[in-house]
Amino acid sequence: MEDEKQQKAEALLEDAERLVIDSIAETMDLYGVTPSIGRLYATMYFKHDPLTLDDMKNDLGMSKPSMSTAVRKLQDINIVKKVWRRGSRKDLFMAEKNFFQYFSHFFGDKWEREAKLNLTSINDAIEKLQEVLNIEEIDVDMKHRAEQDLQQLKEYRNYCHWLERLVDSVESGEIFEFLPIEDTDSNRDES
Amino acid sequence: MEDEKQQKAEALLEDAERLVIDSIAETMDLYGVTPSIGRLYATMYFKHDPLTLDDMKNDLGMSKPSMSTAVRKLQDINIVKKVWRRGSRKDLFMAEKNFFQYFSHFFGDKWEREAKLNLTSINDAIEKLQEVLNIEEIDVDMKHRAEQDLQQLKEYRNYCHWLERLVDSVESGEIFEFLPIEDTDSNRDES
DNA sequence: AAAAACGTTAAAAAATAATTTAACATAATT
DNA sequence: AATTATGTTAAATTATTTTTTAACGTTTTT
Repeated sequence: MEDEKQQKAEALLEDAERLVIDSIAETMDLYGVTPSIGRLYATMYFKHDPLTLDDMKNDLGMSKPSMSTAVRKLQDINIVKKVWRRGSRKDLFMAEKNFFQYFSHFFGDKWEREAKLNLTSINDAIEKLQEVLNIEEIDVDMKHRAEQDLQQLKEYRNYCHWLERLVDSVESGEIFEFLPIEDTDSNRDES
Repeated sequence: MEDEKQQKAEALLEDAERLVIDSIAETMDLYGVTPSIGRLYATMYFKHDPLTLDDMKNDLGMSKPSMSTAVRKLQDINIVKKVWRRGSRKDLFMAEKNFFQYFSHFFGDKWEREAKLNLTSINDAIEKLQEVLNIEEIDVDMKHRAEQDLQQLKEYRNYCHWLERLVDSVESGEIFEFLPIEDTDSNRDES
């Protein structure tokens, strides 16, 4: 009797975890991670103790080098941290479970890279176009093209600057004043 | 003499365009498109008249089926539109040059998919976990694990709801009240 | 009505990326 | 000091994705 309930509970719990693991793994591709790496993160998400490479190997049924590179990738995008526990000589890893932190790091890095890289080339290009327009007696079609390019690039530059300000507000947490984090569960005893 | 200036101007203009084309192509991978498709968009960005598939084929030196599928992908993520011009029986395409629109569509779709998919599984899982916790005389370790999972999932749900609100504010344009689009060029005659 | 133009789909080829096995380097244990 | 454990790198393999060539169905022109 007792045992029967235990088994039912365990089945339910594992169902619940598997459900979420599958959907995390499915959506993680949006974060530039391969399905396997996504699944590794999703699996780690439900571990309440740190994992070794061998644990991961067993959980996912993959080779240790794969786990080694996968976990490094996850560290790179700041959603897994190496932790230390006395007594274990193996490396231990723990999933970052705060998705807001994850979000900030991930898009912060992405957008910053995009803005920086493009601003450099945009500014160089704008300079060149202004040089073109300073040349006297230039062909009317070319002048027109240069003017159109210039106008477009200035708009693009505005976008890049906007992206930079977005990154700032995400990294400083300012954005959470505009869009506060609400606790959906808090009205649970009002029903 | 005249001609010399013309050639210099043309070289400068093409340098300017190439510079930006390369950096757009390089950063487009962040938007989930292949390098070739990124380069196609970047090339179209500097065209002030619509392009046919054959134009693209010539510009990029690729096959027509590649252009056909590439341009469809770009239409899918809303950064290229099919346009109509009387007289041409070929299909004509034009790049969307407003990056803000691009940004909104792209991340709107991404985040919405993520939130929707995960919320479904999170809610199902939460239900199952509550069922587990309702079982009497459950093993203490399992109870603990269920409680931890439940707590985590509720936080995750808050994140998904936050994402949904972010999508709303991006799609409604509300976010631009919080982070206004500034014209960097407007202070050009103050120097 | 036949031929040509156009875009797309299907199959094949080429190029990339992911994964594994094997080899290696370093640190810990015996 | 020798052996074992641990994680990483390198080479080889496998799988996936991208790209092309070939074939197809429509539409337009002749």
